[in-house]
Amino acid sequence: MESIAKTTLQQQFPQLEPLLAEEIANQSTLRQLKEGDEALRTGQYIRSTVLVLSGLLKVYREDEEGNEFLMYYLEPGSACALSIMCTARSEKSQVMMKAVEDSEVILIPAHLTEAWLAKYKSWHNFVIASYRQRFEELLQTLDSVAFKSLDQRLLFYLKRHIKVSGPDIKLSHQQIAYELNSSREVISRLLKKLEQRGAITLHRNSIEVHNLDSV
Amino acid sequence: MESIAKTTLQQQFPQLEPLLAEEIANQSTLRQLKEGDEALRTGQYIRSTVLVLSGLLKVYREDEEGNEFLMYYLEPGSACALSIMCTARSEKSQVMMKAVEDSEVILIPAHLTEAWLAKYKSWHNFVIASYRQRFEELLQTLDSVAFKSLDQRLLFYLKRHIKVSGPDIKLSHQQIAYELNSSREVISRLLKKLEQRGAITLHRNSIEVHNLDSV
DNA sequence: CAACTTATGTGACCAAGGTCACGGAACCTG
DNA sequence: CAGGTTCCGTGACCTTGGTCACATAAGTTG
Repeated sequence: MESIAKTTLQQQFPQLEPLLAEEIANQSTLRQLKEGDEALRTGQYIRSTVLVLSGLLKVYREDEEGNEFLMYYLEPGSACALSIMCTARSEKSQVMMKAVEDSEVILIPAHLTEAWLAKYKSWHNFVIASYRQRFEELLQTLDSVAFKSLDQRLLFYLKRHIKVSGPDIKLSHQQIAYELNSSREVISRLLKKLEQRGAITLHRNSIEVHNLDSV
Repeated sequence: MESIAKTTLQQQFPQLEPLLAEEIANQSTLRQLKEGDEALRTGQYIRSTVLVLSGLLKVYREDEEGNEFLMYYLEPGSACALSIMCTARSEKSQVMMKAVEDSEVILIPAHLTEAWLAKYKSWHNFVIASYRQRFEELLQTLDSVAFKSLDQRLLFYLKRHIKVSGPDIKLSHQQIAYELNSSREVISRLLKKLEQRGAITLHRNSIEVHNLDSV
């Protein structure tokens, strides 16, 4: 791995001890993903743990008919908890993972992550922390699907989105509809309502968010 | 802990190495739960990891208005993954846990579970396996809420229920409605349809399941 | 700028499921 | 076994959100 990546690694994952960072830099591979590239498909075997260096990935669920919904985003400095869990037993993936922006990820071979759990305290803590965080996000997603109406879920979605990529949301209504497992027309209607209340401004292929807390 | 529990422990958790079983037997406390007892409340601090020796517990999510829905069941031989995750950082619980039947659980103090991860390979594997299993079950629950109509969710629910407690389901329609976050009337209607198709027979406070795969 | 392509707006309509109101069945208890 | 309590069945009605059919707007490209 080039030294540039190693620097980024230390910036993005400061909680990992230096010796470990060294090992990661030496023994992992770097992968560049273009926007829209799939990092992981449902049913695919997982052979490596994924750490995100830059860009933005989304992790989502897909059913037999191709319906999907967003589980959570992976930002730089985070790891795919599922990939860690699954590498431990080289299981198949239960989810899809796709680059939302051009991204750089580190792929760590399965056998290393396993050994590191015992060897590096900081790795162990990192893994536990990742699990916890993903579990919590998944619970939140579950809450919103189970308890909330679509307009509230849309708000939740927009808020989550601006947290990872700012108040200028570059998405079509159709894309949002997919991620919420809804339909384009309904999302359009709800967004229109939000615009009328002054919370957002709609443009073609983008949404300018002003204030979502007022609604 | 009495020797009877230790025997049960070894029966229910054969994958744990003998030395570990010994430690658990010596350093944990046994707790008896009556049907309906809460083992864990949302917002409560988690100080111990929960292992189930006998009986049946349910883990569910509850929102501000008291709506709830079932996440999964914990059977003998399983552990509450959340309690493990959370003890690691003495965090608050995100979920509710309640005894469905009279149950016996082992409470392991937080500091021990942490230390054991490094000390006992079998404990570490057990914890990882628990995470994985719960994550998968949570994903299934999420799938059913996000993609399925209520009649399919009801089928999913009934199947899951008979898997843990047999084909004689001792629940009122109201209780089922709560766990699916629906309403009593709707559940009644759907159950009636299932009865008309011969899949089940309805009684007061119980449902006799014949065959759910034919529908 | 004309012809396309893609994104958005909107009304009409429909189905699932939640709510209300009430009646009746099953069980319990004095 | 009379009266209460809990549970279940059912019709009427309403809301949410999905679907269909088009209209329009905003970019894009020759």
